[in-house]
Amino acid sequence: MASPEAALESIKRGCNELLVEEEIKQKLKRSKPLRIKAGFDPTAPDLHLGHTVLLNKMRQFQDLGHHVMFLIGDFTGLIGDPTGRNITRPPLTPEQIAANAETYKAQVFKVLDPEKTEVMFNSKWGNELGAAGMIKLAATYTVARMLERDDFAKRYSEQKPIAVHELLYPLMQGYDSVAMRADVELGGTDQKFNLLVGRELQKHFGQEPQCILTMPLLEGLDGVNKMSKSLGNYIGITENPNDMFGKLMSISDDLMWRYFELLSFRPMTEIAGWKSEVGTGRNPRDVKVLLAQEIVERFHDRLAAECALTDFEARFKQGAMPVEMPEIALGADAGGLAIPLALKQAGLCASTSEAIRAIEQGGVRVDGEKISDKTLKLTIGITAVLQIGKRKFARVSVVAA
RNA sequence: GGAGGGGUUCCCGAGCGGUCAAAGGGAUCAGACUGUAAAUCUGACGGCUCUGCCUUCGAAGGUUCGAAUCCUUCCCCCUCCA
Repeated sequence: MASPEAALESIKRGCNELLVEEEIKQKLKRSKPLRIKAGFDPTAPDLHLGHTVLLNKMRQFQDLGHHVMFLIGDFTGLIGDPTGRNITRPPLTPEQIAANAETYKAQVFKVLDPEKTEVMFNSKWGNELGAAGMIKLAATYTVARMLERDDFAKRYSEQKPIAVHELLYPLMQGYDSVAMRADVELGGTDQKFNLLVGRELQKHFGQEPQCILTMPLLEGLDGVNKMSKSLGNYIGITENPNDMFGKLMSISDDLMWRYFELLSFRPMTEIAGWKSEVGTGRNPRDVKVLLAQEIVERFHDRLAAECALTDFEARFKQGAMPVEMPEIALGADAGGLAIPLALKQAGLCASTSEAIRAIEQGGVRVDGEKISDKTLKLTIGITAVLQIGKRKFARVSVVAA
């Protein structure tokens, strides 16, 4: 096990806040594995790199020899985290929760070590608690303290409704920490209040309070907004190697350092070294390649990472066509199929107007040959590779309608 | 209950009777260049059977040769006072 000082240093990497630092030092000094808690919603997981920031931190604890508990909040899921202001969430069936848990495992163990991860469900102790237990639990906290929470305070002052059960959410999450005897709880910055409630409850139940560690939200590909599926600026961890690689290469040189800090497992000293090299003239592209390869390798494998690089260089340095592309058959009548329509039907653009514009701007190629005639037609029986720009390809064959 | 302000194309936001498919910015796409799908620059940016036609400016009606712009009703947001 690493020295407490070294461990603390690596734990703090990328983190937003670590409370209370003095306490975690004490915990680390005992050289006994700490119980690390992180909770997740039981909603259908489709994880992207933003989610992995927290997973990476959990992995780091595992590598330091600590005990990581992956908590699936199937009980708290009944309440619905009020952090998102959707008050009513559709309750999930036990089957759905079980299915989601499996999906979670499949994705999460690309980062976490399955051997060192304990998967838990908070319905276990949640159901045992019962109404009487819940009342006792509720008695440990006051309304005033609950209303300290930012979004509760806001909603209260704005006269927006807060259902009573929502006040129970932080309590239940805190009670999880008690049931799990957590030493440290990890969460996003938006979880801070809930994490702190865990401390209070543990004290109340005579336990040593957990330390809390919050991780920032990862910026998406645009470098401004947080990575999220709805904003479309994300990299899903199940994406194919080429897309993943390409998307990582598309981030700005500035953003790259942020990604290194939060997503890479390489030591910060090494990354700092590269940063200074880039400052004195090293091509940032080459460093970005290292990042992209590391990530692709993590979610696929070494070979995929190599292929992605080769493919990327072939396409963007030499303008070659990708090896794989969608194959589509399109119907046409005797007169053939007009190119703009073919581009649209092949899914390369949203409308024929868009296709015509692309042709006028010299962005369309057929079998690698740039075309400028928008009235060109593909005759029946032909098979050709259509291309818009450098990134959108399709192999289409034209058949009689 | 009272007094105001506003809803414009993916987003923000100008327009306030014709020259408006609607300024500007963002996002996006294409081109050039390059170190990559970075950065920068240029162009495009409602749809279509594309030198023309069709549909958009909260909704529905109306005035007018002509409306995003004027009128009526309705829906929805926001601010201030009580």
